[in-house]
Amino acid sequence: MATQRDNMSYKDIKRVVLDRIQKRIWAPDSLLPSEIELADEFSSTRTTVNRALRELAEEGFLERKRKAGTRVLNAPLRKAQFTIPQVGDEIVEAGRTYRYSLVKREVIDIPSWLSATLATGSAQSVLYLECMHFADNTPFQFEVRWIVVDSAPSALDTDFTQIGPGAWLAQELPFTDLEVSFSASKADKHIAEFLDARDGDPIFTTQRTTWLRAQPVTHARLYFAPGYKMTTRL
Amino acid sequence: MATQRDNMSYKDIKRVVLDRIQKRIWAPDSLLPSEIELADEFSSTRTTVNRALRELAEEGFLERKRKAGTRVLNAPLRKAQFTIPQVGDEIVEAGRTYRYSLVKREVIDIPSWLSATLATGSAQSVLYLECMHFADNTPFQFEVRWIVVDSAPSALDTDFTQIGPGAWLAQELPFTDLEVSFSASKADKHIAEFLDARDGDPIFTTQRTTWLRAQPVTHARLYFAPGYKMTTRL
DNA sequence: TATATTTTTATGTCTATACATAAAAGCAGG
DNA sequence: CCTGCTTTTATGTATAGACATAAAAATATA
Repeated sequence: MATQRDNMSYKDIKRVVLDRIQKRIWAPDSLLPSEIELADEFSSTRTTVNRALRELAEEGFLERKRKAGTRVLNAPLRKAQFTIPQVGDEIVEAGRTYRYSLVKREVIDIPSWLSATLATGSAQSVLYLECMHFADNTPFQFEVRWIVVDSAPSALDTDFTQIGPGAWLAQELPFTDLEVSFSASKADKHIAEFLDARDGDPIFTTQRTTWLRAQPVTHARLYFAPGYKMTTRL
Repeated sequence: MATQRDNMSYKDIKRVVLDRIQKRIWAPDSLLPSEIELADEFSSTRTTVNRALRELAEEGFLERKRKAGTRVLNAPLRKAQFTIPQVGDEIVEAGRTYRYSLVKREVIDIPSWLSATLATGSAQSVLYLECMHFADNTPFQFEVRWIVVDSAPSALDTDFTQIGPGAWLAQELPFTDLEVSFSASKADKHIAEFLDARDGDPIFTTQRTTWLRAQPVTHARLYFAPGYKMTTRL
């Protein structure tokens, strides 16, 4: 039944504890028994109970403090954890056909607003790209991207007609920091045309910036076709 | 220096491993040494190395499979983890003043579209609420909420003039499942008026549905004032 | 040769024990 | 009563060793 002998695994303990929290047997703000007491109750060891409680705390159900003990969080700050997907993967996983197309590619001086966003010191040049991502041959996402040339010189040798900049960067360049933001924007004529939308349509927009140890690498704006919805369940 | 004797802690090991991944000493798709070999290198134990690698896998950097070993993920599917905040908390944490106001409160029969969304069997009545959330006395969010009366009978005894339904529910009712989705919608006249926006403005919108063990509890639509941006860094 | 079976192996987990450490609680001395 | 020191205690982490298990690799069988 259970794993080792016949005792409860840390997963079993997580289940039981979570159940008690959800049934309010252990009410919000109340203190749980100590690990030793719980280990005793479940005829397990402190190590195993520790793992169960530690993970439940990471998941946002409990708060733990040395000496103070383990407390049930009143407002479960449940952490919506969702993976930032690569466009292509997202489309393929939905069982649709992915197609990519490069719209524009040019090397330009870094715009001042971008320089400010990225906190690049001196003036640099960037590779500017516009691309389209299709799902079943209908417009899915319009991507506008800036790649800092100094951080990714090999980008200049890539024409990006076959591979999208997102996928290329993931393969070629490591990054250490990432900032993602989501917002709603209004389709201007340019974007509307690509996304087969009407001028003024509300567009779900993602912005991503990545750095490699304080050195800015790339900034992207992803405009999704009208009707797009980002969903997580937990 | 380190915690116990002078060996590396699991955190130290995580740091070193992550560094090697980011510096591509261990390239994407390559296989890491086994836990035993690493434990040897770091003069630690397999248990400690295991924890380090396990956590890095959870964070999306590694993929682990029994017998097959531990592999560096090519496209770091880095998991954007952000807490689903309570509106009030979000505003207060930004150092602004929070104000709440009830707009409408009525008990109605469950609309058929909602019945479908929630997968409620029989016809039920719901408590329908419209509320406003202000930050520094400027409109921040317009909330439209349906609470399934059978799941939360005590909601009928609450007038929601002092406390917002989100906060009230978090205190009163546990839930087991949550679905959140984000999208861009267009402000209609009603919404635009409350948010001090223009008709047709793009509105960042969140939808939340919660269940308690297959029993639907509530559904909410949160319309944010123009310019709102949801950001995470990782 | 193709397929079933066995072996091997890396990760997954549990146990028992020890030491580390933050912070609450108790206790002193003023 | 307050302030600073000491004790206690619950969690945090490391260790050594064992068994569990999925799946790759090797081997046997049809």
